[in-house]
Amino acid sequence: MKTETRRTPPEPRWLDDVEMAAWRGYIETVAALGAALDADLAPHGLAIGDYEVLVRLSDAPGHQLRMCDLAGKLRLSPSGLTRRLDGLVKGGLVQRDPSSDDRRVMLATLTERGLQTLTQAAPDHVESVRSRFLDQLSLTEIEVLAGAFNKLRASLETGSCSAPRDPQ
Amino acid sequence: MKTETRRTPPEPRWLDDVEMAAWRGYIETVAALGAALDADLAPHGLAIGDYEVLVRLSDAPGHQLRMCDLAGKLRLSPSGLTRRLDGLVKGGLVQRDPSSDDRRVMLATLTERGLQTLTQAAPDHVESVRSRFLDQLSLTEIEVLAGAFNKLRASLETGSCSAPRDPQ
DNA sequence: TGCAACTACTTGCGTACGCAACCTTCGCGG
DNA sequence: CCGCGAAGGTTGCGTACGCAAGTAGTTGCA
Repeated sequence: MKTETRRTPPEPRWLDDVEMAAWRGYIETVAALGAALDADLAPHGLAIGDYEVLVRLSDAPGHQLRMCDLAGKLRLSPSGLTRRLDGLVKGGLVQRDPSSDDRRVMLATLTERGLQTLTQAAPDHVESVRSRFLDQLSLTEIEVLAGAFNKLRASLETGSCSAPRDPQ
Repeated sequence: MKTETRRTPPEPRWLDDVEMAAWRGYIETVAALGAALDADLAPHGLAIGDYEVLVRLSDAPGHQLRMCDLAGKLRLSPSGLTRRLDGLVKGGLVQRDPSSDDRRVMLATLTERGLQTLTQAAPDHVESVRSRFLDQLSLTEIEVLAGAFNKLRASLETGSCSAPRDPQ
């Protein structure tokens, strides 16, 4: 749309130049960055989504999490997580264990092989994040970004399942 | 792709707290923000992707663009764009016109109805972007974000089709 | 104790998208 | 002109995911 302020019923406060730069920049950077990170991780046979699953599990006590909690952390729907795990289980990186506490619950558990894969991939991924993201920015910018994302995230907070708020 | 460092990795430079905050914040904000904007736009019967198509067309001379150029601007694959247009064409918001210059080319053209839909949706969308994004941040933050995204985008530049670099 | 309501997960179905294969058309060297 | 490679677009196929419905198990409440 043109940044034209013509007659429009209510009150469309169009974006000024800086706002537009921030917004368009956001939109386009997100797409490009996601694609680049995915490509960087491909040699390890993992998609970003897979990697995120492994990270969350490796962070968890006993290297395992309830499906529901994991879905919350990953912002995936239950069915989405089920099927993502299908792939990881088939690859032997994760296994499903029924919970003894609550027999409705399935625990996703990182296998030895999964941990090994993650351990191999993590340094490369971190390096990828650095080269694509952090290295391009000054310390000040990184600090401002961290603060800004924190604000944005807080204002978008929803919450699902019975997942306890995820720290960090 | 990346510097090969395997086998007794020479100290992967892990992320410190600020870096991690920026990165995790980015990851989680992107997901939440995208979902929120999509939801805000749903009442107009448009997905964000549809909206983006309409915006690009409305910006173009004659309200039309070659498929290939449009795909470049939207970072969509040719087939992805074909099918997204299918939906918009079926909805009467866009029409396909064969180019008279080059008979390989299809021109996507914004219809009167498409322009009308965009005109109705745009103020709401802008308001959505404001309330979810810009209003949460200070002017300084917005400026820093704009600059940061600009740097990131520049370092990720690829280019596709014969699309001329898209300004702004 | 018994049943209704809720929770955790899975499955069926629909959508969005990328890749590869496939036409058509263009442009170029002979 | 012919042939050939390249470019623009569409279609077939596979993957990822969300929603709604279904199943199994649990909890609350009388």
